[in-house]
Amino acid sequence: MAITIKDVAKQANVAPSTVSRVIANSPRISETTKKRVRDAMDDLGYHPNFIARSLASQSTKVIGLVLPHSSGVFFQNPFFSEVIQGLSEGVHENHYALQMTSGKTEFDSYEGVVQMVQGGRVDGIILLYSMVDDKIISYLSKRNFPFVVIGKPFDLVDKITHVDNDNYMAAKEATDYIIGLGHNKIGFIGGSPSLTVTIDRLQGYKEALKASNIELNEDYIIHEDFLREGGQEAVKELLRRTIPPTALLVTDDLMAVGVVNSLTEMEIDIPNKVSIVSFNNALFAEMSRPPLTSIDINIKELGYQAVSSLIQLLKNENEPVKRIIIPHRLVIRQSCGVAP
Amino acid sequence: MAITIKDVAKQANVAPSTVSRVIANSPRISETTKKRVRDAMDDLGYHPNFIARSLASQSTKVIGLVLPHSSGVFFQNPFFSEVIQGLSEGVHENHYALQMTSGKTEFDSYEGVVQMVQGGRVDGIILLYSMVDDKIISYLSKRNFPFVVIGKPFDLVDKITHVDNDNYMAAKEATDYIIGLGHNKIGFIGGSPSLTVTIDRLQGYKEALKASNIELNEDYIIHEDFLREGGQEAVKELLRRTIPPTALLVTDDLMAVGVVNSLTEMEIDIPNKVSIVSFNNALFAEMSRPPLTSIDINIKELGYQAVSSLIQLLKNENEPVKRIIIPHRLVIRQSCGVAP
DNA sequence: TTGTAAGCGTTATCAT
DNA sequence: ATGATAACGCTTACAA
Repeated sequence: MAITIKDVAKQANVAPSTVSRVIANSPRISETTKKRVRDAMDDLGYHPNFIARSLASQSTKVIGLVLPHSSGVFFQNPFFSEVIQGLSEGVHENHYALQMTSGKTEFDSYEGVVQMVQGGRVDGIILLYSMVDDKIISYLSKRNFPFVVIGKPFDLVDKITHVDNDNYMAAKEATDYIIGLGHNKIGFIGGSPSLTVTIDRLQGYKEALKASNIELNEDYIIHEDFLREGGQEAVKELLRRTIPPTALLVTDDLMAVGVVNSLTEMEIDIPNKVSIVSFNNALFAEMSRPPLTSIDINIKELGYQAVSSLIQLLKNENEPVKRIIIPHRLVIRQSCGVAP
Repeated sequence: MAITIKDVAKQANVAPSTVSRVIANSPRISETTKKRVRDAMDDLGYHPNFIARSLASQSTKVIGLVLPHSSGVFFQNPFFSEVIQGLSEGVHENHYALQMTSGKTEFDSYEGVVQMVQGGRVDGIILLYSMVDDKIISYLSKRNFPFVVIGKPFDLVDKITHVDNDNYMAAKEATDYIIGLGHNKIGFIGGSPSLTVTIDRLQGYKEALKASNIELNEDYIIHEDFLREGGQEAVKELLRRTIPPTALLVTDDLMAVGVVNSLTEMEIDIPNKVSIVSFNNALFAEMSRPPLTSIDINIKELGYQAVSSLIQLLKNENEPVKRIIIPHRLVIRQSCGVAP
């Protein structure tokens, strides 16, 4: 059995509670005893038991992470690594630990969250996605359990702290950029329509068209998985239209890579025949031939800020609900040209 | 306060210990009381408190993950997502949770591990890397704490359960393949020489040369970070040699992408002027222009098997030390040609 | 400033 | 087959 607080107490000739106070660096302990206790701790190689501490203090210093339930897809997207990087950094700075839960089905994920929450495993939760009608969000809200979502919650937007980009504006700007090049037959290739990020970007796209008096063509809108295969499927579909689009707004780099693959295979020139703007500005965008014009959404920062705001929430009982918007920027490369 | 075992006990008219036994599905409880207790649990919406359970049973059902301390670099490599995917799957199947620890410096990581271990946060640990002279490995070995490493430990190979590829053979096969195309000026671009994976692959490379009576040229061997930038640096260096190599063995796809970038920039034709074989077979390899011949090492399986063997270790006090080798395979694409 | 003792919610060892 | 009760290692009133 490991060294406990009692062993230290005995060695330092004090009560266990005194040792506990020294650990917490309570000001009500004299410097001399503090020193004696600390020496004893070093001497014995004492390390506090987190589990016992958690049980007594009802706080674990662990943050739970909820991945989308189709995590297979999610893992393949560079988005994953990047958020984790930001999360990991934030968590480390604040001396918290990170615990993951995945799950194949929605129910699976839900169960995982319930275990984390009711099992007392975590102090707070970060959702790495946000979709309409989400059971997990309802559950957490109902229980009043501290959580923040990365992205925009579909319901209760003003009741849930979240970290997001202004996806509406980002998509509008991207579309405007394409329109500025003279295009008016612009396709939209997005992820699942139940993800709020898709909804917002679609809206921005529509708004841009409207503002430029370009008629919306529902046939130009396609939804697929955030995967390369999704992009491939989508282009094939779009090229079947009587008048195919001359430009594409693709809401994810990995999809865009699929789009580029398909077009290249069919020997359709990018950007001379088809222009592409994509989102996320992953390394893929830069590596693609031609390199993709893409909207950088600062994914790492999304993660970092999510941790920061969750920890604020944890510290401050009645921290106000916050909505944090991470800035985006259009990175122009070589996938867009003037309309043919 | 949440529903506890006592509340359930009261509601079902039994002792708390009985409820505990029902949770553990002890055979020594009659079916009738089991049913009564379970009904009470459902009724009250009871969920066991993991923390309390952990404290009492001295087992957390959590596995700790140790990332290399230069995690910034690590996160950018698709290797990360892929192992995590395998780990996550394994962990989920076995009803364990995954907890991450990063750390900027080696000392940082070490501290994180000590906290996990002595803090009783985790039942076992998986190391996502392996390098020479590793403090963490020494620490875990000394304490006899259950852990497995992904990759090959440098010391105590036959005392530490690990999941690895046969990197020696893989590199040898890759080099043989290049030699078979008539090359005899073959460069080696590897990661940090303190990583065992680099050491093994270098050895395989050397062995292949030797077997074909090709003289080893130390000037053809470069070590850089597992990053695109690393690859870029390395090629530039190699092209400064009086007789530059006509083929390159690059031990990571992301580096290889950097290599391709640099060569393309200098208008050096791949594969006609320089051939490339890389490792890991990430999506990058396929996406690269030209697509890269790469060795698939089945990263996801590395993760999955690591979890499985760790859990075996946890279940069985004296489970024998294991060495699990995940098969690799050469995926031939278009980055290699006959020697000029 | 420090000690005593009662929890925190389980599991596990004795009894019965 | 079930119930009391003592751990598990810590925090935190309440006393002194």
